[in-house]
Amino acid sequence: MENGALSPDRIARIRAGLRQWFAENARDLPWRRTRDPYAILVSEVMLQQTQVDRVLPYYERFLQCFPTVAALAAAPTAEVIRLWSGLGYNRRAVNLQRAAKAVVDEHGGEFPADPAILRTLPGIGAYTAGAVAAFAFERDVAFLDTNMRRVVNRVVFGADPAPEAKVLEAAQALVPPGEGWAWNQALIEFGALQCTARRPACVVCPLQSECAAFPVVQTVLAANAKAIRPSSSAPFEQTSRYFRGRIVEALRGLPAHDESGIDLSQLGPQVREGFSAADLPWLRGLVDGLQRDGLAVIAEESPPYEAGEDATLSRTRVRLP
DNA sequence: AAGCCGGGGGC
DNA sequence: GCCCCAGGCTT
Repeated sequence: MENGALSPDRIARIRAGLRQWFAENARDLPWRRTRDPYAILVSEVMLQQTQVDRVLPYYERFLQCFPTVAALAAAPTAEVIRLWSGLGYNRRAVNLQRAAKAVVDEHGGEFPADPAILRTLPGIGAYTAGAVAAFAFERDVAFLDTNMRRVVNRVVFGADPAPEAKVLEAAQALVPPGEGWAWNQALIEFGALQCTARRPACVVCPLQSECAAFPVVQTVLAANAKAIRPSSSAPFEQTSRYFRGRIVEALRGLPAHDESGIDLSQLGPQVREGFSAADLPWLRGLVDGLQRDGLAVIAEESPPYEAGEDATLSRTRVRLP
């Protein structure tokens, strides 16, 4: 079974098993009640590396504030970033608005249905392009997120990772013509609820007799759990990734509609315990990175007088875009 | 191919 | 404490 021989009969059995399972186990999620490509895109971007339960309140709030792609495109970027507070991966907020602007400016305000064109929008990769095509336009496309990749890999190829291209090829062969929406939803749901990474529920699995991984998956998972990991680097609380989040959160706290920003010397203590003037170059470096990502703006570069480097840095002002 | 990018929840 | 999670982008 290592090459995942997908005979027509086997495809039919896998389809039937998963269809039935989805009919009985599908959650009622808000983005499954719409075909609005804008709403679908919002949900998919929020769901990147983020669990369903945490996305739910953000999704509702975001669509309430920005109900249409035109509304999002026209909004102040600072407001978009503020609404994202707590979701993480803040660049997603910036890219989501950039994508909205591209739809308005380059596609006449209408979302393209072709995954290849969707793929050109900022923040939309292979997965999200396929997801919008399938979930908004009901196209029979195949695409892989971590859930779908795991499910197809296990069922068709077994417990060990197969090449991405092979898994995608198998996923494509499995999509039932005319059922692109339901099939892909089912694959994701199955991976999230049944065929999970740590504890797949093989004992009660409807695909047990079809699954290439079933005979060995428990053994492989146990071996992986014991495997020694590289581990132990700097504590997360002193990584730049952590401080970037702190900086953006501090900028969110500045009064809206005030573009004067905040001094680096005032920002520093809000971000790092024991912050001193010696840390100004370090802080400036992080802010530069955030500006490159569209998450911050340096509002005032040069002071009105000649001064030392520290004075220049301390008078540099920062705000949300 | 590898590193970077936030944050919360499960175990 | 460690791992996982509806990924995408840069180098």
